[in-house]
Order: sequence, then structure tokens, then C-alpha cells
Amino acid sequence: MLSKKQVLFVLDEIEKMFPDAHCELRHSNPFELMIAVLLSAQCTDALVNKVTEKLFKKYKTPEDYLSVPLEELEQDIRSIGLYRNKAKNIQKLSYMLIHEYGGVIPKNRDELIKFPGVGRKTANVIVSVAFDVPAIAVDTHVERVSKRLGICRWKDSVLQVEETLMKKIPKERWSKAHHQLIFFGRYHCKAQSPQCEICPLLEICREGQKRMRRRGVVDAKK
DNA sequence: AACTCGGGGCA
DNA sequence: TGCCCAGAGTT
Repeated sequence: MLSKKQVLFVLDEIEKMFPDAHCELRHSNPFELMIAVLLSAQCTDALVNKVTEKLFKKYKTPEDYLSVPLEELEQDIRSIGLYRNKAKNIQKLSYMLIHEYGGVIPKNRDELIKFPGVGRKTANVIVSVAFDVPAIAVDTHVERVSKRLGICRWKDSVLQVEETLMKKIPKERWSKAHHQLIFFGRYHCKAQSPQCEICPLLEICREGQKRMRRRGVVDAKK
């Protein structure tokens, strides 16, 4: 596994590639962010942004989401997959927010996870982006990149990946590191086509070197 | 750990 | 056409 120093090298190299890594979900307050992150599950955020552009004009408050029939909210987010679950969760979440939290979104993970549709990953994004609380949300990109590079072990669970990242990265860099790993995973070290040939991290990347060796064998056969 | 929800985007 | 996408809840 990579040492702390090597992990910081990774982050510094990604900083050169993506100096403006940030949350790309459209939102102008914590409540909108909460809705947007919930909608983004198993879906590209470009699509989420397209939907929320209209959605946030129609619905401003938790009360707004409860003022329409479930079927109407479903139609408003229909172009996003899993829309029946998500519409139901948004209304339930809105009800809880009003009746149990006085309309104020809690700032700690343990409270946020109690909301339907909000898991550990979503909660981490909310606290880190909306409230500037240090956190590392492990999604598919962060997990894949961490395992390929050798920051953690291949068979690590999501929770183990998160713990390892927190251990190897200084707390003040957690939130930024999260977005850096996201950008690196989404735009460079893609699930289907990692661009190892032009990757500045190849020299310390376990999976990248393995891939290049495999490719060398293939090329030699030609 | 495996399964389900799911329309849109892309090869 | 087939496969995947800033996951979470249930079994």
C-alpha cells in the first residue's frame, strides 16, 4: 500500500491536472444540495443538474415538496432513474425536516443518515460541501481510484477505504482530496478506459503498471 | 454479499 | 443494442 508521503504525491499531481476540482452539483443552499445529492445516486450529475434547474424553480422549501401529490413529484424527476424511490424519499425527508428538525438541516453525519435516501456517502458530501466539515465520501470513483493506485487494498470495504484515506491524508485536506479523487476518477482514470499512457501517476500506480505490462505482451505478439 | 430500483447517455 | 452511471435499502 502507498505510504502517507506517496498519497500526498498523488494529490499534488492531481492538483496539477484538476486545479479546480469541486462539487459539480447545482445548489444554492444546504437543502438544495441535500436534494441534489440524493438524486445523483446511480446517475450522472450532468443529468441531475438538468433536472434540478427546473425543479428548484418550482420547489423552494420542504413544504413545497409536500404540497403536490407524489405522482406529480415523480413526473418532475422522471428523467432520472430510480425516480419512484427518490420522489418518495424527498417527501418523507421533507416531512421529517419540518416536524422533527424545525426545518433546519443537521450538521452531523449521524443525524443526516437518519433521513431516507441519505446514506453514509450522501451524508459526507452534505456536511463537507454545505457546512465545510472535514469528510471523505467514498463513491465508486474514489473506491476504484484508491484501489487501482494502491492507496488501499483491493478487497477493502467502502468503510475501510474511507478509514485508510482519513489515516493517510491530513484532516484539513479531506474535503478537497475527496473532490480531487472524484475528478481524477471521472475524467482520467475512468472505469472502462483508464488513460495510463499519459498518466503522471503511472510510476507509483500498481494497477497501471500491471496494465502496461499486459499491453506490452499484446504488442509484442503483433 | 447479492439484489433491486431505472431512464438517459454513450460506444 | 448493451452496458454503465457522485447509492441506499432490503433480504
